Amino acid sequence: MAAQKSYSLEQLFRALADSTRLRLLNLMNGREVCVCYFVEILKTSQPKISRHLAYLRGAGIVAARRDGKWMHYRLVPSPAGAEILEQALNALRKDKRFEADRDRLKLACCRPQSFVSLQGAPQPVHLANSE
Amino acid sequence: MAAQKSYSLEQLFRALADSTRLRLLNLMNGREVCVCYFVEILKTSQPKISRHLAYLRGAGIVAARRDGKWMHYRLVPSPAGAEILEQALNALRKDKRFEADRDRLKLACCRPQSFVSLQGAPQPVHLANSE
DNA sequence: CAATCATATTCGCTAATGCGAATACGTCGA
DNA sequence: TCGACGTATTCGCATTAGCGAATATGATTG
Repeated sequence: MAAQKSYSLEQLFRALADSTRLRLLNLMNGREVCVCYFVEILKTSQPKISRHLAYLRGAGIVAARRDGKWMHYRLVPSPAGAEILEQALNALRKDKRFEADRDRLKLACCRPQSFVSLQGAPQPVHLANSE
Repeated sequence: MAAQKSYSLEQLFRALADSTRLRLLNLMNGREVCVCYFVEILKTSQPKISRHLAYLRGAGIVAARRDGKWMHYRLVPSPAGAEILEQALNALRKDKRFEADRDRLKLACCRPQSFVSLQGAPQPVHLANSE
């Protein structure tokens, strides 16, 4: 698994052709985020989140880091086809349909204590090299 | 059919997530092209070409023009989400896997008489506003 | 080492997608 | 008006994708 041979444009677009994955990428833009935050923000089942993260990982778009029992996901710094991906992330940033997710994430970061599922969870952390 | 409601990014990426459609868009970049040229250049069955063109038309990415028994397809000047689409076309232009198609198209335009299926067919024509 | 927590994977199932083959449609020339 | 031609659509099928439910894995805590 996690094949990703000659990195085709087609593969990249296929990875982007799902709203859940777009929402995940949108939240990962500039941050390293714990899975539990995705579950909370997207209000989606944990297996579903996990499967889509595995998909993005297999496509070489994101990378995972284990931290005890928590898993953190971040965008891979500069995969092949980075230009289109960068543009896509930019488009997400401008899109109102994804703005709400970012707002909710910001809120959850400010007041994690008001989210039952986030007690003791590691907060998202900004990444230095956002490129 | 040809719905295309609020034009989502997801829909755009879905339209780009197929190699045949990418090849078609690559050939239409800057030109208006007759269906018979697609069939010749891509060496693919005519129904398959036609179906993918219908898909792109339904997604609002390309438009068709009838000219007698011939149908010409071109990129829609400025659909929503145009920036990502522009970037995608740019990426196609740089990609070697799609270069061969453009070369074959150029060859077919120079010497249409050497392609049996293109006898009497209207040649692709460059578009003024390539944006 | 057992229980618990966070996350990942597997298992059917359903829906969507892409395809070749056949056929329909629209236009033109004889 | 009848073929012939270019293109579009339909049909049936095989493959794939996405999902919820259940279960497995890996790490922490008592």
